[in-house]
Amino acid sequence: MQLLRNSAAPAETRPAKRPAHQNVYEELRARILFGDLAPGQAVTIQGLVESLEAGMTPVREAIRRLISDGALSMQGNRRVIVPVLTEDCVEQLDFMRQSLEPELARRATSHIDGDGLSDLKLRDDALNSAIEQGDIRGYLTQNHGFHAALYRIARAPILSATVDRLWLRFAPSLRVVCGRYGTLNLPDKHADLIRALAARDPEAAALAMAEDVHQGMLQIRASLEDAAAEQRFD
Amino acid sequence: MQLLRNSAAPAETRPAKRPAHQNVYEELRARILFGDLAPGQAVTIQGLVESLEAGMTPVREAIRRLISDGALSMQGNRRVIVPVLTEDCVEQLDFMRQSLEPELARRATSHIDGDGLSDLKLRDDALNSAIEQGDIRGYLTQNHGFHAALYRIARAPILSATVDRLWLRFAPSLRVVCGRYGTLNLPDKHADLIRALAARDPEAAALAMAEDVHQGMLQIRASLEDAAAEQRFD
DNA sequence: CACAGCTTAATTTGATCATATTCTGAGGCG
DNA sequence: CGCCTCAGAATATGATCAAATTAAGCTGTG
Repeated sequence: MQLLRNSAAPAETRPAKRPAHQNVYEELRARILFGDLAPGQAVTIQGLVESLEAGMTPVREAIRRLISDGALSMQGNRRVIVPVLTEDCVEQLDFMRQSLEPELARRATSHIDGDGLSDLKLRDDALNSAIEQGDIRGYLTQNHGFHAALYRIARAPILSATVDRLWLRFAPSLRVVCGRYGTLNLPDKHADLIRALAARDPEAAALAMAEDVHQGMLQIRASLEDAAAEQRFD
Repeated sequence: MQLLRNSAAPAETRPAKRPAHQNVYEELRARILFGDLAPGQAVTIQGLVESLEAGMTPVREAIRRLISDGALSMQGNRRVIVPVLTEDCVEQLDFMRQSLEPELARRATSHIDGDGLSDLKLRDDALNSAIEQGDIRGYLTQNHGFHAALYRIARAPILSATVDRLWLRFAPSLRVVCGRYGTLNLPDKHADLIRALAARDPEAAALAMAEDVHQGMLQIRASLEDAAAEQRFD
């Protein structure tokens, strides 16, 4: 590998290195994960071309990827929307999260170290202050960040990738839940989880994770039922 | 494969209805699932443009989707290959299949009817004759077809989609297994599975599925170890 | 004189864009 | 009321640009 020939090229701009479709994908993914796009909302290619100031090809590729992730869905015609969860969907997502995430917690206990532990503590603190301030976007960001950090520690890339895709499916609905009931009464099993990790107790970690997941999915279900009830007053 | 027509053909065949990227995706997906692409093999855009006689954009989109599926992986540079499984990967895939597929079998018992049952029986017969004839591609096709049919019966689209993606990850290695040891000593728990479905016994179905999955993943693991052992004789 | 290591040229492949084509949905007209 | 036309959005193509791998060339040394 030879480097910096720099005959005429001023080494200057570093960030030009990454492909545009990757940036578009990550930005769009973040928008979905952190509640900027509501369930049912239409997503058009040209709209994204403008709002992201990107070309059409990268946007198309990012959208395909997200459709494959289940984060977007294509209607029979060629319209693309953020999917609306049915009760069936939530039930399946719940089952899968219950099956996979406790295992990630279990595996994380085998690999956790001081750095990882303090990282998680920091994230949990940030999460709690977001909750106290009623900062919905902050809550969503930090909550996902906490889980993502934990998954990284578990060193199970395929498992983590699978679970991450599930988050993309329910995240928009999670945003709706917070908009409905605020962030105040959000349960938090993260403290239990951190304690279990510190004690290197895999089963306690798995249990705490299972409870955390269960609570989250319960809220989404409840919100869905409330929405259905309101629907009847049309 | 039909070709060399389209240039001067009139309105020609009907299938103009489907978008090209969809066709490319399905064709490429089939190639991966049924062993036409070996683990580690490079996949180039331009190569596919030629071999599929498609444009560049549809091919790019299909590749993005398959990367998101985990069926292809992008190297640090921008080359794309069929991923090579490590033992770690197989272990994670095994865990996930064990967690999810028995549940699909369980759910299928609630929805199975006469038509579904006879469809599965037909598929199992086709599978067995492929095994007897040592027809590797037929085995891979029918084996996947059997499972896919079962998942459809389970009526759990998100769960099925997730499991389907796992298949894309281990299918290339499954092809290697068959090339190594032939199809003769492939275990077959499908008969048990069909019996359990006919009896509407969810736990028996889940057990048969768990055993089927276990056997398959065991073979991949063994093949991987053998390959590693051979590696040392370089 | 042959060879190793490094630089440079050439080719291959991926990324992006501008543009043409096709399709969908809606509104006007018979 | 249904058919037809039209605008807008998505799909697909091929050209162009950039990056990276590979091949070739050069120079200095043993």
